Amino acid sequence: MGRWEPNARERLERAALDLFTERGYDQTTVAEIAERAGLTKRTFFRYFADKREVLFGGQEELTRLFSEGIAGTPAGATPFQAVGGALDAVAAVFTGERLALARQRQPVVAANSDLLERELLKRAKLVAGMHDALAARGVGEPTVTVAAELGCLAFGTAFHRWVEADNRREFGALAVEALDELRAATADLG
Amino acid sequence: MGRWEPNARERLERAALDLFTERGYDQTTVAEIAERAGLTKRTFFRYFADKREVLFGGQEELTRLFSEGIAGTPAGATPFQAVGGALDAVAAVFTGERLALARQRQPVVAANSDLLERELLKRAKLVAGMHDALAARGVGEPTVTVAAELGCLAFGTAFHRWVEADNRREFGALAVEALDELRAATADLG
DNA sequence: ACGCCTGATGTCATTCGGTGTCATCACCTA
DNA sequence: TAGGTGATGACACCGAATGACATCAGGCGT
Repeated sequence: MGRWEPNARERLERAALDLFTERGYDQTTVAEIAERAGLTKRTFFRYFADKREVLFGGQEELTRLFSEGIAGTPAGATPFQAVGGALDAVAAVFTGERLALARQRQPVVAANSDLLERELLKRAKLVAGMHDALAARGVGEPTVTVAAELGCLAFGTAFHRWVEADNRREFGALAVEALDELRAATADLG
Repeated sequence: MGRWEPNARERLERAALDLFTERGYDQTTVAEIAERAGLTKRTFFRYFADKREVLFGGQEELTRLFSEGIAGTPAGATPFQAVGGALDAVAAVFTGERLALARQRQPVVAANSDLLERELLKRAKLVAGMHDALAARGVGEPTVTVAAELGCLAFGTAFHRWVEADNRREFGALAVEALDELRAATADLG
């Protein structure tokens, strides 16, 4: 029996992502995910607060990396430089092996409105984390808010390009580039 | 019997908002909302796609106002000026009578994660609408994205201040002020 | 006045997400 | 070898959401 086989959480995540890819999110029940992982529905909900959450593991780590990345920047750095440093720190996580996972996950999330909502919530928490980390450096309103928002935007742009099918560039370079583009764009707003 | 009494939609919205205020969102069932409105659960779901949506009426109109507001700005206007014009157009909707509703609604949404998610989704659609309207004016990437995002941020800030308990200033003035603050902040990013 | 059509509503049954409760099992330790 | 502990299963239950079908009010033409 599946009982006591290790890595229940990862097995559930794997089963969920595969089933979502095969049949779609709505056409997959939690019971089916649990069954493929050799577990039961009840156990699924012991690991994940709800059905969507199974696709959002590691978000807390990402938020932490951003906050710590900002906090770890030299004291004299500008808000943009602090955000750039954070993007550098974050880039260490986006390795080649995560790329395959991200590429499988992205169309699933994009295809479902509920999952998009959850993604937006995670993104909002990320922005809040960056906001607080920047505020702790002494950056005042409303500059903190704009910096955090643009940092998140740069991250999103970089991630999108990183996941694109034929791209082979590293996440870090893409992130720096995206942030530079945004900085330049702020001059064109009038 | 409630059958054929008019304004079923508004009755449902009223009943829902009141019940959410009294007992909280989670502690209120759709059946209870429908009952207070003199209808049934099934009818509720004919008017609203899901339980959350009952709190988000008029969002399409808001998106439309933003898009048309941007499109209606003089051809030579900068992105910021176009967004400012849209905020002016939108301000016409935020009258005194809507203020009471907004003040009742805000704590309900803020108290529930599911409702926050939905709000973020609506906000994202708003940003997408502004993005497209700005792009139609010939504003290129990534400037459109930044302008739309900051426009939404200004709107959110203005709305927040407008709803604050002791505030008596008009929405339009608050919006212009918020947008100006954001423009100034872009100079401090480094 | 009568009957018909149409759209809005009610009724019923069902699926599935999510949760509380308790039993059960594997492993560890004394 | 007997508990003790933590993870899992089994079961019941609630509520959101949806499909299928019945029913009712009002408008319209005759």
